Amino acid sequence: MDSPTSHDVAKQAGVSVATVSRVLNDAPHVSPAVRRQVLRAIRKLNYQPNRTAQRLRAKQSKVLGLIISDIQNPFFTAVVRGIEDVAHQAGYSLVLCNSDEDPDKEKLYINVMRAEAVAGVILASASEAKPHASDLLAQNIPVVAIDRQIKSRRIDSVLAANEQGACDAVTHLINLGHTCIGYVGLPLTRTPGIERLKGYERALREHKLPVVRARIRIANAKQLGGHDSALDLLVQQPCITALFVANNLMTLGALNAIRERGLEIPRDISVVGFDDVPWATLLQPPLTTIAQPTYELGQKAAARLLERLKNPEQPVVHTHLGTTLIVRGSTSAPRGKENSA
Amino acid sequence: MDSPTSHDVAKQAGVSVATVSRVLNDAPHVSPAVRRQVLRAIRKLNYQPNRTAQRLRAKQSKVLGLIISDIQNPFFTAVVRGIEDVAHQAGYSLVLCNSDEDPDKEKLYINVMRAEAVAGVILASASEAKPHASDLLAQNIPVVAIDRQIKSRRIDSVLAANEQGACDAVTHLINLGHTCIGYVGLPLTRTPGIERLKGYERALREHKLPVVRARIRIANAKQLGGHDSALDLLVQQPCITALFVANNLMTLGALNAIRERGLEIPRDISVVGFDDVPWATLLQPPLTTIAQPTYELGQKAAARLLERLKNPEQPVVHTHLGTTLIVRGSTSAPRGKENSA
DNA sequence: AGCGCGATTGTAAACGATTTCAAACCCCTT
DNA sequence: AAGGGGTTTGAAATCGTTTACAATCGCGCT
Repeated sequence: MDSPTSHDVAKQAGVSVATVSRVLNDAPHVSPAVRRQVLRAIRKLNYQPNRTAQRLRAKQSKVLGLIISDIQNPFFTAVVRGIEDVAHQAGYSLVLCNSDEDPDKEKLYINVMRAEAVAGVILASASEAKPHASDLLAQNIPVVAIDRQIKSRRIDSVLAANEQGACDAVTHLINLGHTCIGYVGLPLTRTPGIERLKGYERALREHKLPVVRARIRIANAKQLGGHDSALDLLVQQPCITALFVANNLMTLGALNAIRERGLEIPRDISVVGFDDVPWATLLQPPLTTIAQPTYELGQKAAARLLERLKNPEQPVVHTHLGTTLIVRGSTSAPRGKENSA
Repeated sequence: MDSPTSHDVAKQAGVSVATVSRVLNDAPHVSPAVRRQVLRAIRKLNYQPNRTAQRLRAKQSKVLGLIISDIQNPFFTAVVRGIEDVAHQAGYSLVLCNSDEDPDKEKLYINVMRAEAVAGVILASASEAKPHASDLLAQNIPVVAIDRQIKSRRIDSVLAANEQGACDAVTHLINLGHTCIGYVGLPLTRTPGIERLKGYERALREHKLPVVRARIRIANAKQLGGHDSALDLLVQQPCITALFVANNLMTLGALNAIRERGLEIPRDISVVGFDDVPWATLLQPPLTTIAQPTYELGQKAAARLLERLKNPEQPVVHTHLGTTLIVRGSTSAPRGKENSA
């Protein structure tokens, strides 16, 4: 039992397919009587226009592509939800891909987008440097970068204020009296890694504290990377009284590492994470973090893409959304300085 | 700059479009010389076959639809990842929709799937009762139910062993010596809600304990629902020494409620959750839960759908994946019975 | 040499919608 | 009554593939 086509509807209503199409698209020049007739036939057959055919003919689809690194990361989860809500509002569907930060996989998926002839793509690129995305631009498929910048003059972006957020986190620690602050960070191949490190360094410099390379660890953005880096820092740099961890999954690992070392938070060590999570309040002590407006990030990115689809020639827009320092229980003055803050 | 078409390739290679198509589809009867020629042209033009046209012609697409309630639920997050990995392995893309447990939204999205002419749909239905999914079956679009059964003789399903899991959880509590066990559960409109309650009741009956309706609360599957239900139970039913919470988000809320009441886990009250989460070990005490094989659930569902696409006539298959009781620190013998277990 | 038969290639018709163009029609004016 | 303007309708082309069918080619066999 195949789907009915516009021909079936036309036959049923005793008109031509052209008329059916006109009714469907609210085109003028259809008499009320015929319109009613056609609508009746549509309802009777439970007819749905075939989007594939529409797409082929119209050369534009109501589908957006979405390439992120991993849907299992709660950050992207919220972003995706924001995108989806805006997209569906506007009648667009979403094709989802996980690149796992692998540039080859990303390239593959970009080609999928091309083949699917999506209207536009929202991309959290695995790498700033190699913009496979330009393949898309070359076919007039607009791209919006999310979470990570892409080196291209023609790509809108929607990012969190990473540097400022990181700076806020570290400033908070400095204000509490910490002077030896460790940093567990992301690879420097993508915007968040680059800018959060900058923020860490800026906060130190603004308070005349030295930036000590040995107190900085870079690892992949997973729980294990956070764990190993934190453990290593705690062992190698015993002066450290506070830790800034640049990513939510890494924070999980870092907290485990701290527990393994038998240290107590915040008495022995203060911890600030980046990106809030629903369970931050359940930890003992609850976690101090820099919250990103994740859902809004997604909304804004989708809105930006839809804007650009409507008006392709407008100038490129870069949006930065502010972060919020949420002080909970995992930060306090370092031991012996309880009154200095 | 439009995408090159098979005509462009044909012209470039000095052959007909039919030959290009044959090369593309590894069809027989193409001389090696011509094949090389065509491949060269394809590479030169960076040609990608237009899937829209392929789809229209072939009347089958390499796209799967996925309708879940909410991607922000960590359970679905893992499920989606499992689906996506299997789907992309087989060359399929994924169209994602969030129904928010709203049957109307679900119906809308099912129509989107129909219009998109997806090859098949994986559906976590908002309701067992109203199978909008039959609209899809009527058009020969196969459906696989995930997490929740659908009342239809023709729909494969992939579910967790909800009843057994719940029974294991409650049995664990009973074995520790608890006799007054509260249940914070999901609505009875969907499989997990129905079966987990069954499991709770079965465990009690198997141990000759009464099933007391007043110790059971049903609420929506969000954090707030869990919080309010748990709080209510703690106040109304002071005999309760253990709580079984049927969903991960509700568990979050329940833990908060317990903290608000100033109770200590597990001394004053034991807690078992359903569905493991990465941060379960970070809680103080770490959370005892029933772990579902979420990622495998997704994998199996996708595999099932691909199987059915390959062979539409095979009999319907219902897959149940086992759960695992993970005992951590949030459960112990009730006060005053420390040695009875 | 002529015939026949694969193997190879091309031509043209689908797929289901939109859209251009022209035909048909209505009603009004002169 | 004929012509003209505007509205309504339909026929046919189009989008980029796949595929049934026809045409061509080359080669071996008699």
